[in-house]
Amino acid sequence: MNTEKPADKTTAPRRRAQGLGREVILETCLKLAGGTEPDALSFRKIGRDLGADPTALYRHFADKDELLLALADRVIARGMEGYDPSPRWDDSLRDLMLRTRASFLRYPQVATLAALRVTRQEGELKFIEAMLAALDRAGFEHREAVLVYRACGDFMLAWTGFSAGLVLLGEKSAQDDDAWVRSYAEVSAQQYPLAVASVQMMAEVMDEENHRFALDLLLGGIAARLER
Amino acid sequence: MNTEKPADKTTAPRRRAQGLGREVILETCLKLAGGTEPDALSFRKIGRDLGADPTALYRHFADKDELLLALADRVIARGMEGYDPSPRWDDSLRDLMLRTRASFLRYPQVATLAALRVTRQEGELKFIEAMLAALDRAGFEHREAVLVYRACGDFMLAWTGFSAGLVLLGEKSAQDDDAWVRSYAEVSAQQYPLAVASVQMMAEVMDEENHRFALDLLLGGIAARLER
DNA sequence: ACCTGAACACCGTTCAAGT
DNA sequence: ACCTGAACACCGTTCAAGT
Repeated sequence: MNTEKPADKTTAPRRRAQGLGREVILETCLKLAGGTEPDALSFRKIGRDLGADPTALYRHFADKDELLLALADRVIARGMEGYDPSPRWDDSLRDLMLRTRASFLRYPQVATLAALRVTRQEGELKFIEAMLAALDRAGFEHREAVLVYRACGDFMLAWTGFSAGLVLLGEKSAQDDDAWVRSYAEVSAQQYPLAVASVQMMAEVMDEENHRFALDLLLGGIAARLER
Repeated sequence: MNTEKPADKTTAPRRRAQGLGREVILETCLKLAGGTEPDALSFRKIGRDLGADPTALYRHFADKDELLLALADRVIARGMEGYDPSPRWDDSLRDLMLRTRASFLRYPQVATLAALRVTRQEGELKFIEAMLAALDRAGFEHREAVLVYRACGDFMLAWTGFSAGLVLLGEKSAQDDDAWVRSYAEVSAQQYPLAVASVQMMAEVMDEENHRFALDLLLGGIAARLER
């Protein structure tokens, strides 16, 4: 029955080396980008994990940039899975921004490298469509909705790139905070009374809560503008 | 008269090569970082401009990180020059955030590399002290002022890093926007009606106006929270 | 005390050569 | 048609050697 398929003799142990394809490459990249290693997505490391020469990637992507855009879109698409619009427009906006952010932060390397690019692919389209639909429901006229969308979208992307950078800094980021508190302790409290008195409290604010606080301030500002 | 000073015979043409010092290095770096070249701040390029071996920098800074923090603080300090608190707390906040952003964007290379770090030096202290003073005048209690400061500070730093990245992308960023419009023209308007109808308008929003719009939304949200 | 220069372990990318 | 591997022009950093 399977004598006509002599294929599976040496396929398993031997690494591919041919039949790579975009799909295998993208999934391998996401696996590598799941950690917090700063240079996890170098062509040499991707190649090693694929069991192929690093330059084999150039047969499937024009350059690293194209690979990154494809990865970023996949990350956005993954974040949109299971999205369900809420009756409240502000809950929808918050949900869309936080789920996309969370998906990017699962792949910090992708976030730092591609958060400021336009992917022009399916995931991005879904995100934008859902954001504009929520703003439409809120009652914004077309141009206003577009402006608010851009503000929200770039707010989320900019801060996500920032946060991903902190994740990739890792230990160094925590050391920064410690050093912050220590060094301000030696600073003139007469010259900088408020800063010196607040440094401990400032350093204790974690990035995620800080982001959500800012997001709520932003959404509050949008609501205030809508009422006007 | 000047026979007792035989120094200026060979000083002019000959590059320093000794007597580097942090001051000369920092100023040279800022000069190099004033353009939009992506890798303007490599040790090799800094060394070339100083007329010294690249590794001579290690006699004055522990590593690239320390150099970057010193540069970032100098950029913040420069942004604070001429700052004059306004009677209105929200005008002060806006002014502080925009002038620091503008200073960073004059040195985009420094902004991308150091916007997420804490410098723990003079410029940062001045900025924080002025921000907290404005929030104090607004009437926020201590802890609330600290939370709002963190939100505003990281909002500005995150977005500034984002914008600096766009500047360094340069031509590619403009191409992204063009390609955005073109590629959405081929997308199903039934599946993504809002996105397709809005892409031209979305792409026409420039980063600087977008940032100011978002900043005003944020400040509006802070004002709304204060009234509550 | 400070600068030099070779060396190390990395990058993305190109191109001629293999199969 | 696709993969390989040497090569090119870069990185930050270390360390022995110079002066």
